[in-house]
Amino acid sequence: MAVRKQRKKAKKSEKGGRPPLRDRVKDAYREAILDSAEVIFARDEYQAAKISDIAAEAGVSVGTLYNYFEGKEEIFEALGVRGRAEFYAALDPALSVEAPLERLEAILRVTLGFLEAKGALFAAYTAEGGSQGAIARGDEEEIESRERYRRILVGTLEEAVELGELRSDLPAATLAVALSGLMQGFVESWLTVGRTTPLVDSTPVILELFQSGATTRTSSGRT
Amino acid sequence: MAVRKQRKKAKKSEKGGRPPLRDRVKDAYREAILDSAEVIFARDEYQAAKISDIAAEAGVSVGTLYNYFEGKEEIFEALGVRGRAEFYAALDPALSVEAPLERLEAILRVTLGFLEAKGALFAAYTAEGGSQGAIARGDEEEIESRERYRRILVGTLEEAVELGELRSDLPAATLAVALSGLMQGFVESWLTVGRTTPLVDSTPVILELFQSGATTRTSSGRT
Amino acid sequence: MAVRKQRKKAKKSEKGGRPPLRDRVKDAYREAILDSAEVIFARDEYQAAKISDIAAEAGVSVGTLYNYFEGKEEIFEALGVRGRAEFYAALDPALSVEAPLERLEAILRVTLGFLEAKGALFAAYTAEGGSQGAIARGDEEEIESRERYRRILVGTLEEAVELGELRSDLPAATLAVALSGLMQGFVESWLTVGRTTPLVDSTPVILELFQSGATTRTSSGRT
Amino acid sequence: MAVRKQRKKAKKSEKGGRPPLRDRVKDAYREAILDSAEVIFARDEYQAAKISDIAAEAGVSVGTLYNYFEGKEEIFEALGVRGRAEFYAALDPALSVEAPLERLEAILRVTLGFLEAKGALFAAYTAEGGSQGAIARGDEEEIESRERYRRILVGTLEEAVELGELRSDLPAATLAVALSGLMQGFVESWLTVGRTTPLVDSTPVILELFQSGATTRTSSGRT
DNA sequence: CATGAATGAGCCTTCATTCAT
DNA sequence: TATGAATGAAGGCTCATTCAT
Repeated sequence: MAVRKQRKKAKKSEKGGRPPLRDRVKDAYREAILDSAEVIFARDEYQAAKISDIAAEAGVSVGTLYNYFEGKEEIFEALGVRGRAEFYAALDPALSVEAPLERLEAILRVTLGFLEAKGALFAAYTAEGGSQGAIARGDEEEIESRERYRRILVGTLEEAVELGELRSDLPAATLAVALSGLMQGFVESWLTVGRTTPLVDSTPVILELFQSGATTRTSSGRT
Repeated sequence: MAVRKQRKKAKKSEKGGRPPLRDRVKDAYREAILDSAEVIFARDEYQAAKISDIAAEAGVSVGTLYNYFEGKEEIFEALGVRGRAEFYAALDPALSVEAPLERLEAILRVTLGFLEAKGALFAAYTAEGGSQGAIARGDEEEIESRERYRRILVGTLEEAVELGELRSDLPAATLAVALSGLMQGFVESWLTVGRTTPLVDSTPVILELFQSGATTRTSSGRT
Repeated sequence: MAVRKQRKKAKKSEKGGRPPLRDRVKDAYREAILDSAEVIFARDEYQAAKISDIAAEAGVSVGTLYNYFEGKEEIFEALGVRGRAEFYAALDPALSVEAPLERLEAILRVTLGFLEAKGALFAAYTAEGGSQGAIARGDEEEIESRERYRRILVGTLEEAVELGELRSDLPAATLAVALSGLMQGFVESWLTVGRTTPLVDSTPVILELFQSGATTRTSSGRT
Repeated sequence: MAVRKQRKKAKKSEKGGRPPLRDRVKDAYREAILDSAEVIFARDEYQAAKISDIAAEAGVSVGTLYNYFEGKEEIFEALGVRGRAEFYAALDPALSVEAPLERLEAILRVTLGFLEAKGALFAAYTAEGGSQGAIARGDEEEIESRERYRRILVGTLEEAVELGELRSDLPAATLAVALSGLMQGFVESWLTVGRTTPLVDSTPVILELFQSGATTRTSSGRT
């Protein structure tokens, strides 16, 4: 987002100001097509998704679509690239939070917020590790991205463990699996019930369950 | 010829006993086809899966396949029906366990064991609530099945809550979401790392994390 | 041809007699499709030729066509393979003729006869060396075939030169170019005038002009 | 602005003199586009040749191309028109040669020289009578042109026959077919071997073979 | 019934042509 | 008038389904 705005500003500040127009139109087309692709791929699996549907959804002809992308595959990949870029851009501020547990919360908020905004497609795409569907055609970058996200979680959890804030009898990697699963559970539930309440609101519950578990506590729950 | 006569005799000799040979042969075909379909659908998405591949995998002709099923859709649905039947049959004993938490453990074991046996396809199919892929074409029954499973979890958790074994400040439904998510997390992790260790072995860790959470305990771990 | 008949006979003479039927049906389809392809490719250039037209001409569906050939390219190649096989089979007897000049005549008759039977397509394909169109996509084999034909001509001419029947002041290869060109000229003329008289009837004139040239002879025309 | 005014002035200043600048600019565009079309059509068959490639080769946009030609077909036709015009312009001096056989030689030289200069495209186009490819889409004018060329040959040969320089036992038309074929043979050979030696150098051999044939001569070869 | 070839609707992709800037 | 992006008709190919043997 920030980057984008900067670019636009930069262009406007230029003298002639001519190139931006065409470029912005081109960008607008690309974005519109990707937006439509997002809708269609969220609705139909890769194979079932029709190029003509994407074009129709974008309000352009198929020919135009092919002026911007090589083909179906490339559209799909571009979708992933854009999504990941957006996600990590959004995630960036959260990673600067000092305290591990607070950082964790920030990460969760961003992740759930992103999924909420992106809806079904990136639910599957970024947070979910679906063994099927979209991820099946996971390009290198997609796999890398998952691994990157996992490492972020693991790293943060390790810090918390070292601070004595999380148990050390289980590997941080295992804790990450658990946290990731909890998120998935709530995302899925949210999708199932029809996306009523904001997904981000699940953050405290997820963290509470992640930290304290489901068992009754005699004395204090947590800080 | 001889074989033929024997077969006929066999049928005649059994009055009301076992199902007629012909039926059993038919069933054998159906099962073989479904087995193959399972392999193929686990490998390719619905649209990408080819009827001819399923037939080839089963060692029958496509014509034969169409003698047993109406079409692709029906095969897919039958696969779901069979899978769910198997799952609930396997789950049945676990449901008889008296103590809620022990029952929960039994349910987890069966669920994870089933997923392990079924591999990728039903990982997606039964445990995962994927908003995408296979489940997207979820027929009524599939949705019902998920709801049924959810209710089993919720019911069991409610019993535990009533017994004071689980916290009562969160709805049992929420706890179910969490538990379900934890399972998903570990299933996914297991798929990602290449199905090395038995998935069922994750049961204790899942339960431990579900019950006690990730926070360090000063005194006793759990009761 | 001979080979083909033998095969059929062989099959019929077998006991069960089953395989031949299906095989012959398959062969019949293949041949029919190739026949149609010949018609279409003779009418339209490679790119302009439509698969659906070939299928329609053959009276089959496009799907069927694809059961017999991988695609357009393969059909085109198969057409060449078949044509060359037929041509060289037909040419074979001519090559056994002892006297070089008589052999030359035999070769011309076969060549022209073949072109006459095959019509336009193989006019372009086998005798003509068109720098364009069909030959442009000349596969290895096609080029080989042309070279083979050229060598046959050159070899025969060399023998005649050695026997003192043809002039030795020009390379046999040059004579072959001339003879080949003469044939082309008459083939083309024949095509232009609408294929009225049998093309084979040009053989004597071609040979006469090839041997004696266009200049008036005072005494005897030729030996 | 300045430029614009100058242009206008220029136009006004020339009354009936040279063609207006605008026209010459237009012509330059047309010629450039045709030059490019020649390159592209020589490389790809009609159907395979892409308008965008022609435009790119010419260094203009497709839109511009369409300002000068109605479409693909028209470009192709214009190419033929221009080629024929050039050819007959080049041929004109040769037709003035008095002695028929010398005129024949001049015609051959011009024809082969033209083909050499034009390369593959007009090899197919003008000299070849290909039943295929380019010529298949032969417009009226193309056919006319071929007929015209044929009549020139026939006429010249008839004169030579009447002078007793060529045999009279064969129709001049037949001799023309032979001569035309000989040329084709050598053109093709030239193309096949990779256009090494100048094609025009074949003129004497062609004529020698045309006139004297391939048979050994006891006494004198020719005058 | 089993077989497997025939069918043809449907989809991705290309490219000649148009048209707004 | 030059530009080049938008358009959409058309064609190669796939594959679920049917059906004659």
